[in-house]
Formats: sequence, C-alpha cells, structure tokens
Amino acid sequence: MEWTHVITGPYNFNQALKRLKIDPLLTLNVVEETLTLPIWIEDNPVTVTVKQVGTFEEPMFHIQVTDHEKVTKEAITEKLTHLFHWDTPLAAIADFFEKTELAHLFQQYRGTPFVCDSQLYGSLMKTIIHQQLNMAFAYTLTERFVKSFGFQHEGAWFYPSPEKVANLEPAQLRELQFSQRKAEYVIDTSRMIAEGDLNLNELVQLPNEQVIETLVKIRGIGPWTAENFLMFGLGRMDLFPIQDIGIQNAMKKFYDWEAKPLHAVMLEKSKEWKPYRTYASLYLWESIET
DNA sequence: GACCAGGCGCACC
DNA sequence: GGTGCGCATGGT
Repeated sequence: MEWTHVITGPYNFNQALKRLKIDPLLTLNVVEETLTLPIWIEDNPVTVTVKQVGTFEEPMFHIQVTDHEKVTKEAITEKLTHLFHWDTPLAAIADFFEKTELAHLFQQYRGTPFVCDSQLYGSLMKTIIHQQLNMAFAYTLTERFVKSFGFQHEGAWFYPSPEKVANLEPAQLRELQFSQRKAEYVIDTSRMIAEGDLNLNELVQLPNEQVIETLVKIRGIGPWTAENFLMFGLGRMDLFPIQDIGIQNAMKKFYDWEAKPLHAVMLEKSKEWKPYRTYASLYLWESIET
C-alpha cells in the first residue's frame, strides 16, 4: 500500500538524510530524497520507504509499504510522525533559539529535524556499542552486529531479538572486534530484557529522571548512554549529554574556546536552551560534520 | 608511535 | 565521592 502525508513546514528532509547517510545499515538516496527504514508495528517487522515529494516550506511524503494484514496506514503514519518529528514545531523552535547564543546555528540549520532510531531495542544496543568509539568504527561494529545476528526483511536490516542476543557468548562478539567488556554489556542487557527485568516499552511512560535512574543501574549503561537513549530511542526533546565528546568539541569550536569546556560550563550555557536541549545538541553536532 | 574517539566500571584512596 | 586506568581498533 502507498499514500501521501502532508505536514507543516519548514522541514529539511535532505539535511536529515545527510546525517543518516553515515549509518551503513540504512538504505537511502540523498538526491532522490528516499529512505527505507526497518520499523516495528506491535511485534511485526515492517519495511517502509519514505520519499520527500514536497518542498522545504510545504513538505509532503510518499510512503510505501508492502501490504500487511495486521498493519494499518494510520499506525505507520503515527510511527513515522514520531520518528521523523513531523509534528514538532520546527519554526517555533528556530524562533525560540533566535534569542539565544545559538541563534546563528538555528538560522543555518533551520527546519532540520531530529530523526530517532527506528527500533527501540536496537537504539539501546547501538548506543552501548557506540560508547567511546570514533563514529566510523562504531558504525562498522554495529553493522557487523546486525548483519551477523539480525535479519533482513524486504531490503531493510532489523536488529536481532533480545532473546537471540541473550543466548550469545561474548566470544561471538569478540570475533566482530567487540571488546570483552562491550560484549558483556550488550549480552547482559539483552538478557535482562529477554527475562523481563527491563521493559523498554514501559520506559516510554516514565519521566526522563526515572528512565535515567532505571538504566544507569545496569552494568554498562552510564549517563551518556541513558541520555542518548532518551533522545534517539524515546525521542525526548530536552537532553544535553555533557559527557559527549562531539558536543564538547562543537562548543569549543562554536565559542572559539582554547580547550574543551568543563561540565559546569556546559551546564551553565545549556540552561537557556531548555526545554529544547535535544535540538541544541543536534545542531551542535551538525556544526562539526565535515 | 602517540593520542584521541558520540564511555564505562572498577580499583584505589 | 573523587581520580586513574584499561579496553579494541581506526583515524589523524
């Protein structure tokens, strides 16, 4: 089935795609402005292709999915609306930042949406895998993980189930060049999910502080991972991960500082960006893309 | 070859 | 409750 979905502009789909392009697991075409995504509707893996057919000011999307008896257009549109921030008032956010020190960035990247990870469990695994590594190698490791243990469905790569990962041995991840510790974090966290000791879908209901409190109790998940999961997994709007080396470097560059900022300085500066600190984070990250 | 990457836990104090 | 260190490997 296929249909068209219209949203309120501005919306810079192309800028979002440029960012997603570094993920080797995604199928996308920046010129054609198409993206094929693995998503879950209830317990059904669904591959959906989204193509931008409108403009920056009047955005419109052509959505295509193979017919599925258990999946409705409405459910998919709702999911995509969440993932792509289609209902986020990007013009109002740009106006909000107009009176802040980041005004210049929000003019430069006006209309650029924050795009979430399309799989909740996958988002947590990806974030653990990405800890401390440079982006290129982090994506390589994640790609090996998904292509070794996940599955391909109608051209999109889906993460394996937590149950499957729970039954892996660390040695199987070491072969992919995971560190021993990272292998344990991924497997042990998956085991908690598989055994019902951690329910990611229940976290959707909780406020940020309780999600962080829950997640950081788990060995291998610290503040950076919890905050990134809140942003990329749950799509929360007001996170500013001060441990993030990318944000530290971006602030150093933006403010023309000699060295990376202290955490206290980052907290002080970010106060005026509430309640949209996720967008401040995104646009700072954008500002150091090469 | 050193040093840093979209951190974290653990061993020490 | 703070500080130092190891982790695997790629990029600079």
